Amino acid sequence: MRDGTKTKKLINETALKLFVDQGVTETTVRDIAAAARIAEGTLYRHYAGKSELAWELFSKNFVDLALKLELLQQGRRTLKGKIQAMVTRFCGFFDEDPVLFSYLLLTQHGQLRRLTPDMPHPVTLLRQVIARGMERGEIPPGDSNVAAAMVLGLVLQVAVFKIYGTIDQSLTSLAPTLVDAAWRVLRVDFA
Amino acid sequence: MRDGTKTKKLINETALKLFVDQGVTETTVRDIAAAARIAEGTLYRHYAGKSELAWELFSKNFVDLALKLELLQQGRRTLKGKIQAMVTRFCGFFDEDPVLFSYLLLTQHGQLRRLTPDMPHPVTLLRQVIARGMERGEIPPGDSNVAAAMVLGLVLQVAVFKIYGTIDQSLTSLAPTLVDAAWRVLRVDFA
DNA sequence: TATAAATGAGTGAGTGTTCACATTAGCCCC
DNA sequence: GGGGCTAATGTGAACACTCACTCATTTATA
Repeated sequence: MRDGTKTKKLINETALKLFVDQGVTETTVRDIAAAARIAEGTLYRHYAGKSELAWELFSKNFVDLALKLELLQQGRRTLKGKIQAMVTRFCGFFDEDPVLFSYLLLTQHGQLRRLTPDMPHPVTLLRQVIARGMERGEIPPGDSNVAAAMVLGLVLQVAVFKIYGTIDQSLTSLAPTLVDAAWRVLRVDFA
Repeated sequence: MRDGTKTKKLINETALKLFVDQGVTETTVRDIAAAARIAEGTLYRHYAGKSELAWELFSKNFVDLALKLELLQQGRRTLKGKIQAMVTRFCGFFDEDPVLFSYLLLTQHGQLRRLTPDMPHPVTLLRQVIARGMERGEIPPGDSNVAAAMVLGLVLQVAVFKIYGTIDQSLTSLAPTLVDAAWRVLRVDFA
């Protein structure tokens, strides 16, 4: 029997790049096939269709990110340590694979509704970590959703600026600044 | 002669709602026409096409927002005052027309590249205001783009959570918290 | 009655998907 | 070790369908 693993990988990489450059809808199956130098039909050996491809590309990596951050968070005891570890690692992931993270960031609104509540979710994780920190009195109590949103936005918008080229430096080099900012935000009293 | 102004307004409102609910690409001209109870051809009397409609809906409101914030900012002398006024007003705008702001937020990535550098831009404005504050020594000097990204993300992600229903409270009620958080972030030393 | 606005069936280009056929590689036996 | 056997993989022309857009005609208003 033949092994199609490499082809699937090729499809993934090619599609990811095109999805980021042109958008999912604007990328045709023909585009992907041409760029990957395979036949259109080949894509359907590996995926039920284009939207399944886009979905798997999103969900697998999104869940994977959540699992990695969860593990990391468990290794720290204080909220400050958890935040520091998660933010720094996020920056590292981003710098290692900017295309992937561009995809996750720019397509999230289109795909998020397909996520089921039982799937590991980076945002849920962040909220829970912050909520625990509030319970333990490490930071002032308040709405953990608002706190999570602020910390998340802080980091993600910098990533978006990086994608757009507005910011030159690597996210990793900005990690200490982001951690510092996040921590200051978390010490705000929520009404 | 007949007056088509009301029809155009109807198209705008209907399309905006559908664009937010289903996404621009997923919304067909038929959808818009059916929802507005007009013929498909009518849309083309007011817009060159669907993408022009989506673009005008975005750009006009985006530029309009920038102009309003610019005016507001000019009315304050200190950076703190400017930030407070702009953030608070943004929250107000959002609460007044959540559908419009959902549209601006969720479609920005698809439309931003069509914005020319000469068009008033809320993000550019924020960056300039912060840069000036740094020059005047109101906050520690640093990369104004990074600072702008953090403040922007802080506010926008809370708005996104509001759109998703993760947060219940009005943005206006959260404005003081957001201003407080933004100000703390701006006092971070940037590497 | 003149002029702009509204209509909606029709059009054609573009797109996701299929499927009959071709190709490849692992496996076994002579 | 080489030649058939088999099943998975790859191919791409053809298909069915969607959708933005057109235009000859009708409707409304000043």
